[in-house]
Amino acid sequence: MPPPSTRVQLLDAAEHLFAERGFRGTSVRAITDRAGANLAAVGYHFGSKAELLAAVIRRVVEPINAAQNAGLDRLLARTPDPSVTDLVEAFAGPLFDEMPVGDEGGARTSRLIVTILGDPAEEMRAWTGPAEDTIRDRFLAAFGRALPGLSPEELWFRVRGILAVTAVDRVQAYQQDAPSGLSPVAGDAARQWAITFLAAALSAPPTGSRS
Amino acid sequence: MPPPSTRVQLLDAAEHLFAERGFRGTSVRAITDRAGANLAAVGYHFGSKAELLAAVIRRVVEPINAAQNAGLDRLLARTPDPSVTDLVEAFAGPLFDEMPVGDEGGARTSRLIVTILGDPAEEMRAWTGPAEDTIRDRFLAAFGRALPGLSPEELWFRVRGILAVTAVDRVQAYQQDAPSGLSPVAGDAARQWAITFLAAALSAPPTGSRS
DNA sequence: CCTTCAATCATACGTTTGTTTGAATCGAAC
DNA sequence: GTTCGATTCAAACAAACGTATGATTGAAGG
Repeated sequence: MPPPSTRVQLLDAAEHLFAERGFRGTSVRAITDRAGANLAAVGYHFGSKAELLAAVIRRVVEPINAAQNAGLDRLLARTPDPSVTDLVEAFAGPLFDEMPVGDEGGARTSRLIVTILGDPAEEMRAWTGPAEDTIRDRFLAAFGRALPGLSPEELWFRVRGILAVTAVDRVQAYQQDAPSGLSPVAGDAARQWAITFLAAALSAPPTGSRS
Repeated sequence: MPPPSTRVQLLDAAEHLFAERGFRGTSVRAITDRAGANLAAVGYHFGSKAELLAAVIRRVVEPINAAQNAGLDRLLARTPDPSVTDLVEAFAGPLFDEMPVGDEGGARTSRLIVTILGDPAEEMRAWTGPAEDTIRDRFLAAFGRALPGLSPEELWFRVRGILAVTAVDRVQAYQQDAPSGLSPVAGDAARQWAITFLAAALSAPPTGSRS
């Protein structure tokens, strides 16, 4: 059952437009026009605009989830207690690597992710499945072993920081005006900076502890 | 010219609704209904929905900007080269402290900020003035002195990380499902965690350096 | 009492929105 | 050559949208 071309062209068009203008800022007509399809195609293939969004998100998130899981598997096969830096690399790396080709440094996809995470609308959080929870729990457990003495709450705070930094920073890097004289960041440079930044942040001593 | 009550009630209502549903997800009618005002009141007092948004943002951002500037002044009056932790505190602290009362730990206002930062729409970036650039440049310079050896690009990356962590983390803390068994973060605990997290992250050795 | 002016009001306009409908089209199976 | 299921199509739908208009209010000033 090879998916008919119209289906993936709708997904491609929607992914571009949702990233560029947000969910509410993108009309079904704009999507079908860009895809060269009929207006009713969205209803036929996906049921509604919201379900089209869910399909778009799933297509973007699935390879990231898979790479995060595989990376953690690889790490745990080598040693039961990986270092913080290795864990950060396994978690944040796919957020840079698993981006569709043609997406300038992942900026467009990152913007899509931020649009999703930041949008308060209900439709935006309907896509999460058990896969996300599993990955989160696995990494939380591994980080917990690597960072003893950290309360579960503060650990959770720090792990959330990883997503915040990787996603938001890339978006801002491309859309917000940088100080004059700064060239736009190269994709792989940002990747290294993020790992450095986050490994140090995760490794900070627990907040309560005295120097 | 004490502002007539309708004006501030529109600002209050719009601030709530923009944070909860985003700019495009909030209708002018919803704002005027919540404010107990007439539909035409937005056009009369602000000109358009977009200008109302700008007014809302300015009202939220101005005390934050002022506190950041004042904090940096206080720091520089004491020593010409403040520590990284002090700078982080001066920059990130107001993002926690300068939140309107009644806003649960600043979650609503943070969500508004993220909604603004993440929204690709043009209207969302029309409000920035010279004040934001000035603060950014002042802190960049101070961080640059405290962190010699860091390239301007990586420094800029790290400073942007401050905003990403403080804003996004708080939003996620309240809207995303936490792992079971974790109680919601207390406001001032998150503040300390963020400072710890960010001070360590900012202080990381430059990415290029060995061991 | 009359004017003045800022504020509020009900109402309407023209678009654009997401979704639905029923007919048309197409290739493959029989 | 006909039937059939899967697509695509033009068209229409009601609802919601931002904005503009002109009348109405109500207190202040002369």
